[in-house]
Amino acid sequence: MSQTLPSIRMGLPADLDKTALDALQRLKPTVVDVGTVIFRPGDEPPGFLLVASGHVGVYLSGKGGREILLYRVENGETCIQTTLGLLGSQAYTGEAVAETDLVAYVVPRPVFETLMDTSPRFRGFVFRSFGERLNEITHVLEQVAFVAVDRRLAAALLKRAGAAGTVKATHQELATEIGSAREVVSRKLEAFASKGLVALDRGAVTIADRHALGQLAED
Amino acid sequence: MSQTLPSIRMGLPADLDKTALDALQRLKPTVVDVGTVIFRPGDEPPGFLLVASGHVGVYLSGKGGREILLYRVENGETCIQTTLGLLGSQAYTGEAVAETDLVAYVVPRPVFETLMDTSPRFRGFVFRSFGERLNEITHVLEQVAFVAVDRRLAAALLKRAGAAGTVKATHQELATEIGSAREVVSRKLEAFASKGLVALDRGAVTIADRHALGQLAED
DNA sequence: TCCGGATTGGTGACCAGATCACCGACAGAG
DNA sequence: CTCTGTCGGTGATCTGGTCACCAATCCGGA
Repeated sequence: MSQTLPSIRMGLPADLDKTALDALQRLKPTVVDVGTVIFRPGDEPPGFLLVASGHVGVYLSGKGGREILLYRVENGETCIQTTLGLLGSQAYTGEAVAETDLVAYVVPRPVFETLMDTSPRFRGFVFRSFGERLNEITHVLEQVAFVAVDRRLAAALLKRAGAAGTVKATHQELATEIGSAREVVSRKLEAFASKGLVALDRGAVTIADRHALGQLAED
Repeated sequence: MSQTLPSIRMGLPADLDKTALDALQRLKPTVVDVGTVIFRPGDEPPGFLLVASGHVGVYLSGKGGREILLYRVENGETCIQTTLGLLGSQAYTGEAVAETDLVAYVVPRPVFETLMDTSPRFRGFVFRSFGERLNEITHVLEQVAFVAVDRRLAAALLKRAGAAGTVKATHQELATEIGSAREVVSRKLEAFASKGLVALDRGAVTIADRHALGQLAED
């Protein structure tokens, strides 16, 4: 039992109060395999979902199988789509997929409601999460509505690369991430490659000119 | 003073508790002229904004002057962009414009915080608003990313027409509402007109075949 | 080791929509 | 009645999404 505490602590913001920590410590972690669909549009929420390790992708899907990434839920974050349901409003609009193996805590509705009423810190946490998601989705909308595909692609590559020099992703995955189509991503990548910005391999893109990509992504 | 109460009541959900009503009754209404820009991206929030009458449009704007409607704030609703700021997270991403003359209540930060801590009903109201906005923005994203312009246009026309047979709006306004460009809207409207779905006048579109427009908007 | 299906990526043709650069028509102010 | 700003129309062009393929590669099983 004493093992549970630190792992939860790790996953939650440090400033939670005892009320919240006590309640959360009583929950047992759920393990979810990579690839599992956690919820689909229209599902009833099982409870408030807290991700302790791994990450979840939340996607919006339209006709023709096209999908677009809304946001990712990482360690210590919550999927506010579940919160929405718990608050009595609407059904999910997105689809959540475990993109790695996960450890997560499912906070049952009554516990969630009690915490919301009794723990100001927990409330703050939930609110902040809400705000962040709202901003993220607004940002996606802004990108899709106003920003050209090559900029978005360059930005996505740099973001996914991080410190590493290579991004392991198929063209389809990249397309979904920026809300475009595979063919378009293939062609843009080819264009990048011909300008020496990247090198292409099956299932991987290697960043060759970080600076130039950065230039492209901004401005 | 006794006049203030009913007008606030009108604007707020009926299920607020005394704590909240008392606090809100003490605020004096602010009058805002049509066309006023209530906030811009990057502004500091003046407080929690509650619209008692009239409506506010919240827009996202990209380069080249293109804009897209995120959502409208009507009677008794709150502009959650201000809430975001109050919760300490981020600055605005949208721009809010008074689309009619308004009566609004500005809830100062300390009052807002007290209410959040002491009134479960108020909390519920704020949360519900949050959820609704999140859904609205997600819906806009879905439309922009996946739905063809003529469907969106048909839907927008029917929505704005309501019971009336005529929509008073310029092509530019309609374009902004559906996140497209004026020229495109002009051409689509012309196409609608040539099929007998609408009749066009300067600054107005008259619905001629409601049923056919409805068909177009769905499916 | 070889085969066969599944994944991944490449390509051309086409279409919808955004952008640009105009111009004409109309309304309202003076 | 004229001037000016708003509103709408139009063609050319470009980007990006869609469709219909096919080729290359990978992987699991026989």
